[in-house]
Amino acid sequence: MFASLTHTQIRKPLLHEEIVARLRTLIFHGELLPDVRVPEKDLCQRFGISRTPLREALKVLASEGLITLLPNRGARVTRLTPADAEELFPIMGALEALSGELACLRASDSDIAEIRALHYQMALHHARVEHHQYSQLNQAIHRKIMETARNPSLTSVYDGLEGRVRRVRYLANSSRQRWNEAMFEHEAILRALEDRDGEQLAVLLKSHLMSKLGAVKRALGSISYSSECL
Amino acid sequence: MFASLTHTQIRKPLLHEEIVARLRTLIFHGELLPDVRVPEKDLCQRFGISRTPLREALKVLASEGLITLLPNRGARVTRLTPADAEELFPIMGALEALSGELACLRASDSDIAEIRALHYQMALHHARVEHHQYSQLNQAIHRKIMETARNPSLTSVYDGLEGRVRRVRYLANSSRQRWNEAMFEHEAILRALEDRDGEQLAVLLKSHLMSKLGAVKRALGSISYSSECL
DNA sequence: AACTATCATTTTGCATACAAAATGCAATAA
DNA sequence: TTATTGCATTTTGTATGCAAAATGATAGTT
Repeated sequence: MFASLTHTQIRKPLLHEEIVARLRTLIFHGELLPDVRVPEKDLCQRFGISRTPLREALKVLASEGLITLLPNRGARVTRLTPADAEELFPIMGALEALSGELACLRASDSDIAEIRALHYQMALHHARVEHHQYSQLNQAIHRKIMETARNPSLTSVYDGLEGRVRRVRYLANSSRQRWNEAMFEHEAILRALEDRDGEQLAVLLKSHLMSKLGAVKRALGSISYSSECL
Repeated sequence: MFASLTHTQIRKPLLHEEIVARLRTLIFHGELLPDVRVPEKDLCQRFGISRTPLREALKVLASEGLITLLPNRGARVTRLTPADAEELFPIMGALEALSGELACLRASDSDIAEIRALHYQMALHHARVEHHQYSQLNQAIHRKIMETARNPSLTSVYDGLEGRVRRVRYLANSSRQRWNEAMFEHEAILRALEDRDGEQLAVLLKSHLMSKLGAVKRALGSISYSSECL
């Protein structure tokens, strides 16, 4: 009895899990900046907890690469160097390519219809030069393809990497020309998916990521390094 | 001064890092079996430490997927289900494919010579039906290709996944026929590398991994599940 | 002035202590 | 017998305390 009702059990959220989540959002929102030392005591006071669960949370984030732990010298948000970006984007490209292949194998007609809808909504925001909404839909499309691949391990590996480059994503479409290119690439991506041409979709997604890497690198070059990003 | 000498600093090894490493080897050596509960106190006594660093180590291993942490119910080694294998092998295939592409771009002649040497040594052990030595060299080849790709992030993501499937690897070449096939595939892999044909090498490495998945699945099917593996 | 040396302070790493939750078992009821 | 309840024990989650290492400021030396 209670078969279907109570199987989704209610769990009191564990403190260190809470802390992992809250630290992640702090990092993503730029409230914790790269390379600045954050004493454990400060974070403890901020969250109103003791050091034990905080330290457990830091270990988890460190093993994700989001923060760096220097022995006896505290934790700091990992600074993403151009070299890191150059390593990470090809990996993400390979994983997105795989997601595309699997998605072509497994997508239902309604999956594709959903992605098509997202695509045309995105195209609209592109035409209206609405960066933020465009960006949201762009991410939604890639997430939906990833989800359609129905490989949770793939998703979680990808998300781990995505978190590390999150703060430079917005640099990708900073030039108008690159933005137009990206939109063009997305047209081809949609077509490959509609044709369920997995091989083609894989190639497109991979090169899409590599173009993005190029754009990010150019943008990084022009902000001359010292400033607050990365 | 001391520019080059002391930059590789001598660090007193931190306890929780030690513990992460030791737990990993315990798991790989099969001394900690999947799904059996291991109370923290037992592990503490085994290592002669307190619970704090142990718990920090467990958090790290959990975020790698090697162990599973159930809230208030302890830690246990993650059991690799056939479904997990089916998710993980394609990911590893995509990553190995990328390693092959990059290796072709970056390999020096001596890198290739080294891999060739490993290959022919492996062929010798194959001919002599020496499973263990064959297996060692097989791994060495794949590691060397990965290393030649010169992408440390790629290596570390790959290693993380590799750790999770480690205990089923040895099932891959359990049938003689599969073993011959694998050797045949390796001939083609070596040739593509010698030709520095990155695209071809990527395809070969990927399908090599997928064949391995097939072999592992068949082997898993025939051992009827209950026994100690996975 | 620049470079060391010294020492108080801060911060980290680990051990211990205590509270809440889960587990196991015996006693009871159906 | 089979379930179920209640309680003692074990185990986990978090807080605190203590020792070692790092940091920072001051004083002394060249």
